Amino acid sequence: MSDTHTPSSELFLKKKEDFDRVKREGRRRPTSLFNVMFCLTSTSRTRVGIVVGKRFGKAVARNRGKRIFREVVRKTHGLLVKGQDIVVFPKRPILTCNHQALYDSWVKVLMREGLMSPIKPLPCVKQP
RNA sequence: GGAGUGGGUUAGGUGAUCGCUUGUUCCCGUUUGGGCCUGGGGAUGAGAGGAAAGUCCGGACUCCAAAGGGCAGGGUGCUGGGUAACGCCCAGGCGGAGCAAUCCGACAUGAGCGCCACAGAAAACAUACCGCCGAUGGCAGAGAUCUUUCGAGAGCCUUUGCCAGGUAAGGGUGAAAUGGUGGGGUAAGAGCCCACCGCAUUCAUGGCAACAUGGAUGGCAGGGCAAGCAUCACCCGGAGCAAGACCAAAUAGGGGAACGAACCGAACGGGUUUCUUUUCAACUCAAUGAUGAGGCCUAUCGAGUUGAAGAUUGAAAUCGUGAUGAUUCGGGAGAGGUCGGCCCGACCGAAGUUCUCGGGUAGGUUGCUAGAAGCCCAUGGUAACAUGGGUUCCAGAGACAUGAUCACCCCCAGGUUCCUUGUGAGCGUGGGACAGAAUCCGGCUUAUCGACCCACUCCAUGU
RNA sequence: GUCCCCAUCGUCUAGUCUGGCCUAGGACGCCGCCCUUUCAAGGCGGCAACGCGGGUUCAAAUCCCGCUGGGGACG
Repeated sequence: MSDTHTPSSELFLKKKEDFDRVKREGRRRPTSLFNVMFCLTSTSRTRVGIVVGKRFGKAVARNRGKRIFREVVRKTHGLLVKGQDIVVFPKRPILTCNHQALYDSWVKVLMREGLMSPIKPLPCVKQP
């Protein structure tokens, strides 16, 4: 897929105002592993922000939570509908649950909200 | 072999796939005119810690005017050394714990002030509750003695009670009570005297010193608390990379300059029509069109038709004449506001336009990692460490980079099967700590599954 | 990241500087009893706390050190 060569610097939300806007105007969907909020944007791109607060744990745990989610977002970014800003709030159990379960849960929530094109198994996991 | 003490090293490994940050280097470039930002792909190299943590100390670095002296305030506190510096480290002394290796210790101060609840006689400068004594002195009683005028008297004797008084041994209180043990001594006692121990002063010897050892003298000098105030010695100016330096939009505001009002003088000069030309809008050709991975700015495309608005620093023709004008140049003064009933007077002194200056926000760049650096060797030193030589280059972010999945091996638990029943093999399960650089170093403290190495101590056994 | 501050019953607080009558006081709340026909108000009584671990001291909520948990300032 040659059209997925989005620079990674524009794949994630960076500015504080963007986060605040999503938190203020977005809609919220909780699951047992994470909460997600999203809203429309003026641009044509879709960006994802990950918010891990201090209550999540110490620095190692916070970094790990963000890495796990970045991985998931990278693998699914080509499937996302354009023109959305999405903010994810991971929860504690993410550190112990397995990768496949998280991936399924993520896809399921986004599909139900119509944020993801309905196709495809995992791009990289499990090729025997 | 077991138990233990001190120190050091390490922080699961290998491979595959998909990804992240960054250095070097090579290639790729489009098109509607121009420009900007982020580029894309390949090769190759690097990419968290012993504590990166807590922010408890100490420095480097930067700014604050100089960072020198003093005060205030703070810190440290046996001695000597190491160091850029330290509250750290090394060596030694003293005290304490342990059979020992070894470990622990804010471990300076005969001045002054303050505090020491309750209990106790008394809590810090002296005193005396119970008790003991009552030698000495006084009073009273009894006995004996002597004198006798037989009423009594005397005081040298013995004894009892009370008092003056002596005492700090014993009791009791308390966390703490005016050296301890033994003997002499005494009315009872007491360093009152003696011996040993402790203590103080002083001298000698050893040691750089803390201090140790020995002698002499004194005859108990005097409680605890300075992590209470204080004293003494030494150290510390304050803030911190969000320090600081540079570039610098938009908006508001600030400083400066010019023009600018009335009036005077001079100059210029207006309308209509046609053409030319500029701008805008709509429509047509021509299209939710035009790119290179994305984003942005600007010009638009490029010709025609129609309409509107301008231009005389475009042209021509014609009408017209000194009215008009937000025109230009020169002179010129102060329009306006406040105080004030008004004048005089005093004070302030501009809207607007153009230009410009500096501060500075967003944002960007830098500080930003070659260092009191690591490793090896030699020399000096008991050691901490120092000096010299060689060699290596090893993260640098700003929503914050090391991850995910799989396979095999290693370690640890407990499950099950097999047999050759044990330091056995196989199978599948779960787990592999504490923890993530953010200006950089030296320490300390705290967290931590284990593995390995070195030195030493004690016990047991063998030779 | 750098620099600061705080911690006492369920809640808000006093006491901490200057250690001891602290067995930690007060208010609101909770529980029980009295009063009242009943409820409220009122009266009486009770329960309930020094964040944790060391040290100094005869003695620590208080002084010193180290942790833990909250909160704040700086762009």
